[in-house]
Amino acid sequence: MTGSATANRASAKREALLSTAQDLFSRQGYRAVGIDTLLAEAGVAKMTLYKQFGSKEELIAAVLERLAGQISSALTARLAHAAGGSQGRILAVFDWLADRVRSPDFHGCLFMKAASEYPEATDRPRQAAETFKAGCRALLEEQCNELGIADPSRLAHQLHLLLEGALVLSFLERDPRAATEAREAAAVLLTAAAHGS
Amino acid sequence: MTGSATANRASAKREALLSTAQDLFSRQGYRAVGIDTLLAEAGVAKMTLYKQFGSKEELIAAVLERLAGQISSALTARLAHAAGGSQGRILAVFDWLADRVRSPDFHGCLFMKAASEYPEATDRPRQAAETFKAGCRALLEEQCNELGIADPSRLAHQLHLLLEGALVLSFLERDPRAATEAREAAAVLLTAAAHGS
DNA sequence: CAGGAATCAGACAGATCGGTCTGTCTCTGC
DNA sequence: GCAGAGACAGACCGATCTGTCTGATTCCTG
Repeated sequence: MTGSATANRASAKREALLSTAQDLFSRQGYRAVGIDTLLAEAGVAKMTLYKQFGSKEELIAAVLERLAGQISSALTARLAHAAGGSQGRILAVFDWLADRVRSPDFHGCLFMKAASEYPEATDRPRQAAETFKAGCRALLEEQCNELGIADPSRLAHQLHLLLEGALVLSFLERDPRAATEAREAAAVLLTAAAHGS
Repeated sequence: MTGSATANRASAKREALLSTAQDLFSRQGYRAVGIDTLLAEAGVAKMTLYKQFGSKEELIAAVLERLAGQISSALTARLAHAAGGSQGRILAVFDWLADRVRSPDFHGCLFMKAASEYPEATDRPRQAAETFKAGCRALLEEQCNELGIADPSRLAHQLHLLLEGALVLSFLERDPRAATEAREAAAVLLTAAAHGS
């Protein structure tokens, strides 16, 4: 299938490491979780981690890149089935957001936390976070461009503000309603932009 | 003046600790900065810190409470001089935000970072963050209530989303324009709410 | 079954963590 | 000028951190 059996064994351990890391980092933070804790939870030897990733920061970056891929897939799948044209697809993004913050294993945006805990421009986790958020912005702009409005880029930026605000506030207040309020606000901005300004 | 001279000496050290801590935590994160680094930078002995605050987490909470007071003062001063009634006062909040994220020592919202790094409900830094954000929400709702619109609470929540989104994105993208975009979006939401919906 | 790659558990290193404690020095208030 | 309070530097504690290394074991392949 995807290579030899020994390679599968390797990637199974790799996967265990990534998903355990994602869970622990998500609930406790990056610096708060030590390597040993993570290894015990994943049932993986230390050398395996360092063979696969090289360092803790690289592991974090790998977690973020994997998560970015998952989110991207989930999002494009949603957009494919969304009704209502570009406008409907934009609202579908906020529907996805509402689901995400309601998930029991949502404990804030891992990308933002990574940028907070590894704030240097040269830190790999921060770079992964910037790349992902730029992708989000691009996706929103793509949809806004098809709206045929005056300033699609500005609208995309404003929608992005709502999206990030909802992520942050639903985490801090432990209340997923922030996401549905973001959707409502997005709808207001959409119609306002459509009617010209 | 404000007490005996010995008490002033004590509070001078306390202030040095608080402002140095705010600076270091802001730039590097809470867990990334060790006590020893902080003490060396502030020029304060270790025992002074532990006499004044008791623990690192309490110091963090004290930094946040002090910052909350500073922001609250700055904000109410702005609101007092804002023209344009409640609507003008709300936009003045976003003007303040635009100034804040342009400040050279803005490196993301310290409250959000605190909630990220100390996520347990019993952690004092997280509690301080929740208290502050609830105060922000209350301030916005106060202004929205005077607007005489149908659902002032909902508008306040949506404005809060924009505010937090701008804080987060201006940090992550190192681009303060997010705040001015938030102001524009806030204006759109305000007029939409005023015209009924 | 034999050969080899990968993982295992865990010791180990060196640094740093938060926090406690001691003893000296300086400054204040009477 | 003396008693006391507070800050000082720095030793010290046990725990924990990331990362390295070893030697035994497990599992796949041929």
